[in-house]
Amino acid sequence: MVLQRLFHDGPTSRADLARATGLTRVTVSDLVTALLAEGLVAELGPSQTGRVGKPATLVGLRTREHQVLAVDLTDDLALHGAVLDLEGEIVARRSAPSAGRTGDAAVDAVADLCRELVDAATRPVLGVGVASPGVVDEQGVVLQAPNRGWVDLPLAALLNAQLDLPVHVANDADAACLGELTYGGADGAGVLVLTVGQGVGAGIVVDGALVRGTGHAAGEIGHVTALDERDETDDAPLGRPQRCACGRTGCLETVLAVPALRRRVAEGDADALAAVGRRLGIVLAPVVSALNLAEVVLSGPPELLDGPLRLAARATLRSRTMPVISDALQLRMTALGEDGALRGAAVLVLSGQLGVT
Amino acid sequence: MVLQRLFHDGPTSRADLARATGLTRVTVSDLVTALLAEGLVAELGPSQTGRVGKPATLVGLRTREHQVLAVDLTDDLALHGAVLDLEGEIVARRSAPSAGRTGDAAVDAVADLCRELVDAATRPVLGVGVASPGVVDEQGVVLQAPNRGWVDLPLAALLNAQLDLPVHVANDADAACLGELTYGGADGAGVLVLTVGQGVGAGIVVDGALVRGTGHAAGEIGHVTALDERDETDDAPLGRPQRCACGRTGCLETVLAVPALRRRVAEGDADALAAVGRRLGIVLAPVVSALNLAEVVLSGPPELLDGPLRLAARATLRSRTMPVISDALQLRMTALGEDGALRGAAVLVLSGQLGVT
DNA sequence: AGAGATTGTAAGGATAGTTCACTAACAAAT
DNA sequence: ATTTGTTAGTGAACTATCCTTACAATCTCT
Repeated sequence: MVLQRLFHDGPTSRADLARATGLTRVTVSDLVTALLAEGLVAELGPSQTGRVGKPATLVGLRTREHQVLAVDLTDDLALHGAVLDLEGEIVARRSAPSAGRTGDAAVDAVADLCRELVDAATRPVLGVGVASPGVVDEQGVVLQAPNRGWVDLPLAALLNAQLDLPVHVANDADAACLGELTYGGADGAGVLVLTVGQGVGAGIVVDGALVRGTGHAAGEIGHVTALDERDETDDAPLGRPQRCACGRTGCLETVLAVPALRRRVAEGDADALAAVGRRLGIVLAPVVSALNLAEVVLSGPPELLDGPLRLAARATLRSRTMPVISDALQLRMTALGEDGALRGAAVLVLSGQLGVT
Repeated sequence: MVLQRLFHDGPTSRADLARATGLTRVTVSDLVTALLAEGLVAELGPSQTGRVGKPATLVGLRTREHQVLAVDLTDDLALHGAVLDLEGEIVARRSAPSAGRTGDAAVDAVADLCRELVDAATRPVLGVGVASPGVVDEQGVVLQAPNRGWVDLPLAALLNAQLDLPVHVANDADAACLGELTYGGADGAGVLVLTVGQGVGAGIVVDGALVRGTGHAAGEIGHVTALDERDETDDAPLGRPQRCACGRTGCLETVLAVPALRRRVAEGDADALAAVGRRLGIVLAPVVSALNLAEVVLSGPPELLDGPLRLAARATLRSRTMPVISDALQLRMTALGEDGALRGAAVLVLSGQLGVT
């Protein structure tokens, strides 16, 4: 709790920490003493507020003195990694080609990249966070990741054994959602982060906690039907529903994934982006209503998403939900650009090692 | 934890409790001793399993020796209350007319009904649970309940002051969901209970916890648009989208609420129920996918819901979600009949007073 | 009959919080 | 210059909630 406050509120006095956490000043003093000994926090001198009473000594998290490794496996062609400090600032980047490497070879490629990152780190490393596509459970076991050929692979345990560092693994959309929560200023009461890339995924946080679902497959919203046969006459710009890689027809992914969007833009189809936005709004309206979300955040190429598509989606969401719901809702682009999953992977470590979210 | 195990698994030995909770036998012994002194549990003699070692003495929750009061405010015309034992069995029922009583008068009516229930109880009463329509926060403050004219009314605190008993208040659909979870055998990993009556509401439990949402308005799914203008040609049986009480048009409630369903049945519209089911499936598909739900439970008149409507909804859900999602999903009627909210209100007390869920 | 397993309890200890009482350091009023 | 009231931080003693260790009681199996 103390680290959590220090992380979010910046330097704080022990007395203020006590008020914020509900613990007593005594307990907070003890905890801070322990954290000082660990080197995680430092005293920063007296606060300058000219109030009555003894001036407080500020205590601050040493965010620049510790680092975290993050790896993003979303891209099929390359592994992307970075070293970040606890502020979420990227200190160094490393990449490695990964085309064709699957199974155990892919695990080794990730481990190699991590070793490069360890060398690139300039401060003590708290741990490693990995954002992977596919279905990942709480223990960091990748239950399914078709593009890497992983099934029931204990990725966190394997990397931990190779690197001798704490390793945390999560789904890439879930990581992006955590990143948005911690570094993008999203509202923990209810956020859905929609990642639009080769595929479409979503990470959802409700009441402060990530939604996992029965089979750890929550957020798999890319394969909901978004386009019916009957729509071909109605939403003309979108044409006939397309066959999806999943074998079904008219999935959200067939109109919203980046390749589909690029094709339409290349074909000069001006209204298509707005039409996709309307479809997205129709799909999201029930989710937003059911969960009373505060925010829906879009993550992906802004030239495709942040325009007619987003505006149409927002208008559709407003018109298809009741005011109590839509008034509480914001639909915006991610504040983290392309690094959402990477920053989220770093948050996995902060959360796992320091209890900071 | 000990009460939780005893509640769900029935009589258990101290040693088995220790294994189930992860506590030591010593700690469990101490806790059981305290619970025995409180009268909440009782020793039931030695277990009859002929294994090696000293025979275990079974300890059981005294579920018939304690009672709980539950009040359901869903019905506009009458207040319905009951006394239940901890098994969820209804021991006595009481009702009171409430037509026209709003504001403070409505609160007094509820308190009067509770006093009747106190008199009807034959065992010590642990507390009072209230299921109310409208938006209710965690503290039992009714933020909005249009039909009673309540705004920011601290119902739990008011009743507690009048009755001198612990009082817990929750939204009626949320209560129905908790009831289904505890007494209906629903899967805590992900359930949505859809209550169909004068209006349409939903209670959602994900990863074991009730979803509340930003403005405590989660589950307000009755006013999502389910019928567009363009649908008038497509889903002919439903006709043109109707104006809704909320001021918008084509809300799910305009086709799925009980009055709308009865009208269609009375008009002899054979295909209408299936058409409504299809609309429901379309609305639920994104929610089910996003949350990877294990169950969707329908609560309401079975003669309307448990037939073509449910089957069509199930088929539509299957066809519009990917197999990973739909294979994990079950769509069924409630196991609790009309008493879902009432049993759920009782669960509020068990949860609040004993920590049992 | 003895060995081994299992249940439940007694005694004592570790941990993480609390309350109470104190000193230190300041602002504002006298 | 002094007093008063407020706030910050710490030491000591206490409490709740776990734990470990040790042991008696009672069973099955050989």
